[in-house]
Amino acid sequence: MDVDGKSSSKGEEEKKNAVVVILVGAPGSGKSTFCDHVMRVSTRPWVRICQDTIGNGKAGTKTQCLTSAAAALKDGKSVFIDRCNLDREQHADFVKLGNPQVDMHAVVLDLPAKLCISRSVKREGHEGNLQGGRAAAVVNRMLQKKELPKLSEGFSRIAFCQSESDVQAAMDTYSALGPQNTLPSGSFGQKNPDAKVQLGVMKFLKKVDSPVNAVSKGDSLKDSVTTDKENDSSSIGREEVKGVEEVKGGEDLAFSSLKSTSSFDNVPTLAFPSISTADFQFDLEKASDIIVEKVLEFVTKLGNARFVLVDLSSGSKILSLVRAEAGEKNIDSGKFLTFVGDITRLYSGGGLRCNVVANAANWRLKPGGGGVNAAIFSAAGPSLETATMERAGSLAPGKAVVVPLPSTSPLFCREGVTHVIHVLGPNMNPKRPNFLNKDYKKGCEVLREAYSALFEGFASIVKSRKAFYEEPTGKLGSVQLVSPVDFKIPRKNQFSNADQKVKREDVYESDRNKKCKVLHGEHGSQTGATNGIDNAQNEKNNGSMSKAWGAWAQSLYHIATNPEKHKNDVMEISGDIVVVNDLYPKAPSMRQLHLHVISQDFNSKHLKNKKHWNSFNSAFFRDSVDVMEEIDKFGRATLKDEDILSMELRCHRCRSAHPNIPRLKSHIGNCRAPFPASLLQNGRLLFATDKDGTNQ
DNA sequence: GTTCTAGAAC
DNA sequence: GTTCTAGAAC
Repeated sequence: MDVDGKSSSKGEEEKKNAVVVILVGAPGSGKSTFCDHVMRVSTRPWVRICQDTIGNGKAGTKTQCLTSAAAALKDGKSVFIDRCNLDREQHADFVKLGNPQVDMHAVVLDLPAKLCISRSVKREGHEGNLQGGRAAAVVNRMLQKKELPKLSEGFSRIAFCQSESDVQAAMDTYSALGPQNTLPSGSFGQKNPDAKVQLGVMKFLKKVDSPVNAVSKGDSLKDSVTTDKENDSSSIGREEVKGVEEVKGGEDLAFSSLKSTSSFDNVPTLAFPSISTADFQFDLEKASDIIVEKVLEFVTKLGNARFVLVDLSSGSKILSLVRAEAGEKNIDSGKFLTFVGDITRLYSGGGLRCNVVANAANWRLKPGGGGVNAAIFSAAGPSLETATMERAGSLAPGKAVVVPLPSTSPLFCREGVTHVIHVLGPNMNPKRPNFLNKDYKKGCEVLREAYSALFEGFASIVKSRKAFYEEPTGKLGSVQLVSPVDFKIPRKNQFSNADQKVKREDVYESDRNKKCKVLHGEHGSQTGATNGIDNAQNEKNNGSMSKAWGAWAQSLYHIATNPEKHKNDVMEISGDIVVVNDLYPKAPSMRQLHLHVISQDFNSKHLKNKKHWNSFNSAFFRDSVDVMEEIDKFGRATLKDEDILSMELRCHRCRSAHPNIPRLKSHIGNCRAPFPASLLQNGRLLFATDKDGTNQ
């Protein structure tokens, strides 16, 4: 028995305040450190029960632990149960130690797996003899079975620690817990899981594990894309939702439901605010007449293109006027919608993809002021101002200017907006320039002109992209062959206008068609991106392209657009993503954005040369999370020079150098060195169980 | 991207 | 003589 309590002399009186703290966490999560720290500074007598040492310094049984714990409690001591306790069955027997005089607490050290693994791998002299390469396997196996404790199991207090600072705080709490003190009951520190960590990939690997769900209070995993109903309700108010779905031909049809969001992703969509009715104080009824009149005029001209009138406020009068009028005019409700929301967050906030956004601009085309103009310039970042100034220095009332949004703009990356159209409407506000002094004859004329200019600008974008929109794409994004993957990201930022267009289109398309390559033969799987090489595409009408896609580069695209025709390759279709088995170990430079999921065995007869190896085992290969973070932060990801593909061949585990591929392969077949820390960081490796039931 | 193959490396 | 690489061809 492992009795290192500080003192037991004054035991008897403390009986009623004894506490049992079950530490829940994987090896390497810091359970023993936690106990040691608290016991070193606490004034309360503690006993640490450790199954790894309870049998005369060697591993013992759970029964021994229970007996020792009961004895310690009887002796008036508080108890730490330091075994992994990761699943519910494991907690259950210990929870029974609790009684009216003894509080049951759990401290959950729910630290990132990679941290536990790297600590376990590094440590020496671990009591459970768990160290070195074997540790990673054990940690992963345990984490897969992890069930977080709940108050309903009999705990009076549960503290969740998901970072080292959480752990420190919990240690401080218990360290300060004097012999007579008690801690408040309840569950503390439970946070929503950070979904950015390769959740998509985890889903493919069927490895979204219990912590994600168990932790949630039911809404934490809400998709960023809201559901149809949510879109509807945000437009018309919650109580009307049901009615609308049932109404056929009623006045609300003008903005009826946005059925499956994904099916609209291909539809060119213009989101526009009501022009001149806010700060420019234009009469709402006159404005709504003009909006409906102009939409009606253009909606038929523009094929399947869609118009969305957006207003921030759900009680907006202009929206209800327009809705009513559009209903009377029987405008196709699929082509003209009203939408309540932030025009700069239509996709991320409302699940509505709008590739073109209109801005109610000022005549100087400058950021500032308030309302939509300020919001759009702010959301788009400084690149919108630069791009705008390249097109026009100012704008007259009734005019519009189309500005392609640089791919570096957050509005582009996050919302999928490719163009902003600045429009200047008539001004009825005496405090603003070009005041029309109640001249509504002129005012209506200018407003009509403004909407015509706006919709014509939109039409020109639709036309230039017609070939693209009419492609018979499936609703689904992409596909995968076998192995590693790459993101196609423009190599440089300085390109000609023509070039820029090509690249922008490339990125737009990439966004819609995320590809994911999957390799089986699971040992550890790593997700990441290798650099794309090609950055032009086969735009027949664009003579400026620098490089065409070879026929071989199209296969992923074909599968992505018609997954049903490639059932043998497609593993899974999920949302707008298609998962495929990769045919070859190395498939960079395939058309469209795709993500590779690779295993760490690298045991493929197709892996034949230095370029193959270094594509996945050098800085050329980038982790998807890192790339996403970089894009979030800087609007783009940088690429390594391709020179690194001809670097020397080094084992990815032990880093030893090898003269040629056959020798390298024979080495990696035998190398059992632990994975280097760089691979264990940031969740780069996901651990899978193989057929033998072992983890790697 | 892979395959093919000449010639370099061993 | 055989193994392996790297560039051309596809």
